[in-house]
Amino acid sequence: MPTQIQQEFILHFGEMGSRWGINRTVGQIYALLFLSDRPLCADDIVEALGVSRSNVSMGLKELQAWNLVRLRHQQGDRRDYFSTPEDMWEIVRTLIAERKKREIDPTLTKLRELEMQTPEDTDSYAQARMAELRELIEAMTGFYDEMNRLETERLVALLKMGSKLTKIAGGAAKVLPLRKTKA
Amino acid sequence: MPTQIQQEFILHFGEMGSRWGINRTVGQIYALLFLSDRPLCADDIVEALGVSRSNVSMGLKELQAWNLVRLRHQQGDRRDYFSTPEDMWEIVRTLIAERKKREIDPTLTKLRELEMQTPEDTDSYAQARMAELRELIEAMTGFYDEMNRLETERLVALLKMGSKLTKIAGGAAKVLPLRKTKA
DNA sequence: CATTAGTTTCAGAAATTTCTGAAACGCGCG
DNA sequence: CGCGCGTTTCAGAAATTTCTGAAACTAATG
Repeated sequence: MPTQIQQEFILHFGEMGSRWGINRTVGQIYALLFLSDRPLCADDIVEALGVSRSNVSMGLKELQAWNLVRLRHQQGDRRDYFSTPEDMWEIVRTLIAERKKREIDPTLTKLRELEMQTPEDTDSYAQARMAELRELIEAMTGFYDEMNRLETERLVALLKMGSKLTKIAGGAAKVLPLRKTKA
Repeated sequence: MPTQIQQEFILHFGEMGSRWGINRTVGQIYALLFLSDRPLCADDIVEALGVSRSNVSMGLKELQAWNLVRLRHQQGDRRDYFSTPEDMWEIVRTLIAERKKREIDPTLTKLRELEMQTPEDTDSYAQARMAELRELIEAMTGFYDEMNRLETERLVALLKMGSKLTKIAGGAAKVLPLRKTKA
């Protein structure tokens, strides 16, 4: 049974759910698991949140599709227990990976597809715009792939360096502009 | 009147809209403006997309709230014309800024708020989890703020460096671990 | 100041998403 | 097998979001 503060956190996650592309119940389930120091089974969740059993089942299925929860089993109990990873950075990685998969990759695929269909000599503004968008997405996802390969320690180190990185980038700037600038 | 390819792009943006947290019409309007080499007025959009005038009006309002379109005026015409920025990186910056504002900032605020309310001596797992989440969000938004200050040239330079940055981070790693590791 | 060209608001219709209870399903065990 | 315990599916109910046409509003113009 969550405390007052915990309840508020859970309700907040529920409300934010829609902005994050998940529904209220899924948000609440995630928050509950996130705060819990032990894995919970579906009935624990039903009790804590006061929603229907089937709703919890669907919510858990969705969280599994997002790779956001781990399925655990307890000795001599055949119920499924769920928990979130201890390591917060792992959660962030998963979140980014999944959102990229759902929100970026389909568009990149579509842009490439459309480019294939396009007659060689087409040369409209729209065509150029789409090509530029594709290039930008490729540049960003390429960068993402490389960062994703790094261990967490190095990633956090980079993060902490912050704008000190500017100095390093300083020399390179203007040498490889991605595209023409205004003037 | 958009070509076949352009239509497909527009429809794709419409479909993706829900995943991106905007609705179909807003997605389509944005795609249309993005591809157009000149600013369009509401009626141009109504004609191109075949949706109601009021729907377009609401969609444009929403895009303005997202700072994703610019309002233009033509000489001797009192209609409002809309366009998207030429510079794709500006678009990306806006997108990131707005999503942060809608999806991250409210949670950070809430976490701080809850922390204020928490009795000094509370020491549950949930409490620690929330504090850790707050710290992580602070670290990431801090990094974001610094990156956001850089001009596009330097940002792109960093992007292109990709995993070469690892070497730089190499020395720092393990010196400032954000948190204890597993073992 | 009435007209006209344009935009915005709004109440309800339409569509979509979420949630529920009931039924179906799966599986280990005696 | 058939019972008990647990999970999943599903059709429809409930809630929410999106879309529309009509009315209200705004401001330049003759």
